[in-house]
Amino acid sequence: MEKKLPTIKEIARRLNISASTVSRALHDHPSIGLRTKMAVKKLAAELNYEPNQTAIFFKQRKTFTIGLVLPNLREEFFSAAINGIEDVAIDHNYIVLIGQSHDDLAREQKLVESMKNHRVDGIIASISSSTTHIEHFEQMKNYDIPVVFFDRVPDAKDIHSVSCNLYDSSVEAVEWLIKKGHKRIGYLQGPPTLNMKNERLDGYMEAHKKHKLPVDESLIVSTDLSVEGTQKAFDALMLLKKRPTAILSFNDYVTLDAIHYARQKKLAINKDICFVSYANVPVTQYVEYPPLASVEQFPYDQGVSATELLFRLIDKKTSRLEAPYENIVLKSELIIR
Amino acid sequence: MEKKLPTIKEIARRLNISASTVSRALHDHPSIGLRTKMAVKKLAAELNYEPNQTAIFFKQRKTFTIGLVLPNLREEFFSAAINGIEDVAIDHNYIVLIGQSHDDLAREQKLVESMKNHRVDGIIASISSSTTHIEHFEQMKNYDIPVVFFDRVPDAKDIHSVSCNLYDSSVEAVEWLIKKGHKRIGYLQGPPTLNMKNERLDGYMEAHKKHKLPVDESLIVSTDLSVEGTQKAFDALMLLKKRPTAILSFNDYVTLDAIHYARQKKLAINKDICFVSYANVPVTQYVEYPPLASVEQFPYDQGVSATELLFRLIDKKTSRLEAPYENIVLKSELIIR
DNA sequence: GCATTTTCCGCAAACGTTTGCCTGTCCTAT
DNA sequence: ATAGGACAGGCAAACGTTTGCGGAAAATGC
Repeated sequence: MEKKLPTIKEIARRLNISASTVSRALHDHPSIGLRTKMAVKKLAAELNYEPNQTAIFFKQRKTFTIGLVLPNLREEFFSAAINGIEDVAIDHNYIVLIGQSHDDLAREQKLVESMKNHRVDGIIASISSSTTHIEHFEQMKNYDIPVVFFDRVPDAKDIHSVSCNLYDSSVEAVEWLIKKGHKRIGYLQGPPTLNMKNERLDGYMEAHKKHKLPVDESLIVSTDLSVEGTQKAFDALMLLKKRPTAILSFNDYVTLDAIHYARQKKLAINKDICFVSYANVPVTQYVEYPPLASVEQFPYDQGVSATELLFRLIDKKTSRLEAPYENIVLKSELIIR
Repeated sequence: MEKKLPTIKEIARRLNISASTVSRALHDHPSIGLRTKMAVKKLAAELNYEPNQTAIFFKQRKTFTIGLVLPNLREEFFSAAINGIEDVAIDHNYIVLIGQSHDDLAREQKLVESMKNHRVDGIIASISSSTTHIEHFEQMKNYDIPVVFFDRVPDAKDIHSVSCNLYDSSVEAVEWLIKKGHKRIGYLQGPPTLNMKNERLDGYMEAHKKHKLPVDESLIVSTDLSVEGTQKAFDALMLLKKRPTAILSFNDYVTLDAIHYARQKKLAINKDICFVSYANVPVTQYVEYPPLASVEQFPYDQGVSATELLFRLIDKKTSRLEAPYENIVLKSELIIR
């Protein structure tokens, strides 16, 4: 052990040339003669030379690292998104620093801080459900670190984002239920912080309006995404004098919890109560009673798109260009089982 | 934008003192007077000074980053392990670089290479199912980068590892099936590369031996973990003249695929055929027919343990001590539903 | 009041690489 | 013959921080 790794200086010393020549030779700089270029490369190969990236990072003020902040990795939605992000990152010779906020604002802040200290070249984030402000992200502007939000996008201007158009598919989902004869459709929504830009609810409303169905406010309940929160919200719906016959629910995980609970309560799924949901995660294939339909949000594509946007911003940054704020909206798609 | 971030030099210039004094003042070095120390800190706070980590990384030859290489993030087993790893890392002010091999050796190699270039201080890895050799990990010794394997541990000496004792729980699992009256128990194992140290099979054998049950080799089949692979393996079992009445299966994901397939084949789960499995992932709670029992492998604890071991190795490294190879084995536990 | 210790701080090198600028040599065209 | 250009490569600074060493001033001991 304790091997001194070979450096450019070492190569220069052995060849009796200067370090700058070695550096240029290794980079195929035109002003280095073929003879020396060959000699340098040969020796470099023999010594197993590899550039010290930390020195380069330091010198170039770049780390070839992007930070990814998201609520958790448990949900297949996010792990699918990571696949997209990672694939694009690898293409650009970047590597991904991942941090989970576990839906905790303080932890999210700490992660962003830590990533800033590590001088990531850019950040991709999906905010936590307890994120009430995004100062910690806005701070990054002072460090020239671009931030791209995806999926869970804060309701703010002057940000870059990639998200799905959930409005259209929400209209479609609710219309689909209405056409199947449902007249009372509950909406089990997420926590308020994630509803700032509430496309799901807007779509829900719109579908009702289109079909001249009155909207009963008591049919709209919230969960904090925890199992208990979902159960409480579900109870609230079931205690209504006029129960809903179908429920539009925040995402598949919430739906699975709700269905699980409903079955404990001896409700007949798809008879007493139907579910339509968001995310269309693969795990629903294994369950006995999956939601009847789910809105596919193409997490992989969102990840790819967000990362490509981020790289555009990073490039703009290095070329000192002002980048306009981009808010990319991808299509979503109602998948009927 | 385009703000020049404040540096130590800048502070020194403004205060008409030397950079070294500023550096020491910020680190509460004893040989700096209280007066100047205060002045430095005050100005540093005003300027919002933050040390340039890349410079420090470079100088200290440390990056406060650990690399994590694993097959995928989709399986909850791994995302749970990450939670443990991340928690310990954060405590040590470290951050985690994640890469998925997607069970592809070439990609795994590329990831390790990339992490080496990023000069991670250590690597935690769970090998891909196509990893037939571990040269790329052994290379890391040349760079003084310690490697800790967890869960999917290669069968090699001179490595550090954290894993679960699956032998005892495998014996227990099969005995449990035997006691329930099963006489023909299939074993649906993983791909050969993951079976090098085959505790599951050894336990399976031992239980048969203990109960004087003959082992029928045709009851032992393999899947490459893909859905199709699992179906083929399952078919092989079902085409036997004397079918098994129970199956011990590589992990819960394989089991879910198998059960799904068995139901398509109109088999009555828990009547025609029972399943016992490994991992005990939470998602099995949502399915109609989960495995009857599953071996909990405590991924979070494995993650914590692996990371703690890694930090011990990193510390040893900085203090130039030889570290003996540690192979930590945690308990597993058969969970009966 | 002199010698000695303590207190406080600066100098400069170092980490490995990149890059603007300069110098020298040789070739070629006038 | 000389100017001009092309080619090859060296010098030195720079990135921001840390740290061993040394030294001046102040405090202490007698």
